[in-house]
Amino acid sequence: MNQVICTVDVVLLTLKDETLKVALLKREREPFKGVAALPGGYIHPNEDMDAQDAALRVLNAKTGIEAPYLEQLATFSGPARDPRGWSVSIAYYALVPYHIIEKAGHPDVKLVSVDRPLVLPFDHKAIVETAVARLRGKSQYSSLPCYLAGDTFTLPQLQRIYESLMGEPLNKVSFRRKMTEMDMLKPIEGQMEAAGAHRPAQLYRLKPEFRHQLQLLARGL
Amino acid sequence: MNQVICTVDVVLLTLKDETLKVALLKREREPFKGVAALPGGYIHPNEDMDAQDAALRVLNAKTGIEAPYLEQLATFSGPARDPRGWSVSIAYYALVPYHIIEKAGHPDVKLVSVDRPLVLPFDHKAIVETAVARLRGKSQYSSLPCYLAGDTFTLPQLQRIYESLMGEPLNKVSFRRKMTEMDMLKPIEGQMEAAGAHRPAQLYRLKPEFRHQLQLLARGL
DNA sequence: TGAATAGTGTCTGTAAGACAATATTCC
DNA sequence: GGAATATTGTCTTACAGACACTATTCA
Repeated sequence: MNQVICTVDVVLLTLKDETLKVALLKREREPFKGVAALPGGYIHPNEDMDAQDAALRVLNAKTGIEAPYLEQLATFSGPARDPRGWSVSIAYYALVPYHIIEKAGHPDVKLVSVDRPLVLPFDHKAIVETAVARLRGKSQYSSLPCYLAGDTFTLPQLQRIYESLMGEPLNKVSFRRKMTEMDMLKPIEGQMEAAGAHRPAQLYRLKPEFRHQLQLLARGL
Repeated sequence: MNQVICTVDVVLLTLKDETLKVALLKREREPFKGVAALPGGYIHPNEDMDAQDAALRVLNAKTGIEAPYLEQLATFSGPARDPRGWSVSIAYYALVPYHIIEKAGHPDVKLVSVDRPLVLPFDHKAIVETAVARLRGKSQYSSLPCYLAGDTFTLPQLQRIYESLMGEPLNKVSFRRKMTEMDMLKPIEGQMEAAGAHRPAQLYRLKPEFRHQLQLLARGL
């Protein structure tokens, strides 16, 4: 009576060489067997406590990545998006520092720049575009980009991450004022040895309470 | 292999007496027959072109309301939210001026203030809270509240709508500056005759291109 | 004319960006 | 010391809120 295919898809995003990339995998099954697509799969009612749980399971199974920042994006549906029939995909996006993907070292994961034209099966192109727009939009007024940085980072590194996402240079003084205002970073005793012959930068870490909780800015950027 | 119940629910919101209200209906069937809940129902793969289409169909069937502002909210899922089994609800929120609900005149629709404690079946309480938070959040930096106003309205009326949603008085000059900056209102020749012994206010209408497209503010409010 | 609300002009304080000075490292 | 980048201080500009003045209606 209600034959709807129910799946989850994950847009795994990372920053490499100042470029935002999405992780694609060659599909192991029909439809579109062998074609690069978003990691996704059926919800397993017997093991998943909810769709987010399913997304985490699918992502871990296909890429080896655990406990990323993961947030629901939107749900895509309709009779034509999947050749198997009327389907629903609850889409999530995950943010991970590049070295985590490298370390997981899954050989089938391909990283592709989101700013090149993508050719993807299903409606995965629209899903990726929605995720990128969401990330870039939220970056303007939240701590979201922090999840693309590693465990520890310097303010100049973090500023370059923000700038890569927004696609424009930011005022250094304003950026630092905002980070101070957000009050979510904790300086670490040691210092960055870093890129050579110049003053090293202070290392910071996200305060624990912001490890999985965004900090928002009242007035943006 | 993939027995997931797939439904849509609609949080229909309106403003009456400066108070945000949600529309509830007595359920006609089990589970929770006779209990007030959000309008919702199964996706009908044979007639619905996507979940939004299903939400519009369900809303119209149960309340008689057509073509409201409707936006996807989030998807709720899990084994326990519906006693029938593992389920997915793709939730939408709709904004309608109160007189539209009044005119539709569906006898079973009850309007309840969202700021009173709600007791609702399923996880409808969480869905309503998510919708209210989304509306209030977006109101701070977008034209979203305009959809709670009628076809034509004055700036003082619109300001009262914004103030009701945000729960705090707004600066009149700033508010008008922002509305001008958004450039989405068109003055109408006639004027408000209005509340009696004082200068009448200019009537405005949303420019057609913003009839279903939000206008965003770079710096909020 | 007085009461009431609409609409506008202007001043002030705050916050964002520009600029530049100082700090610290390695060579 | 010189080069390079981090960090901080300060000035300028833009914008948001406060206040008050004018405008228009009805009684």
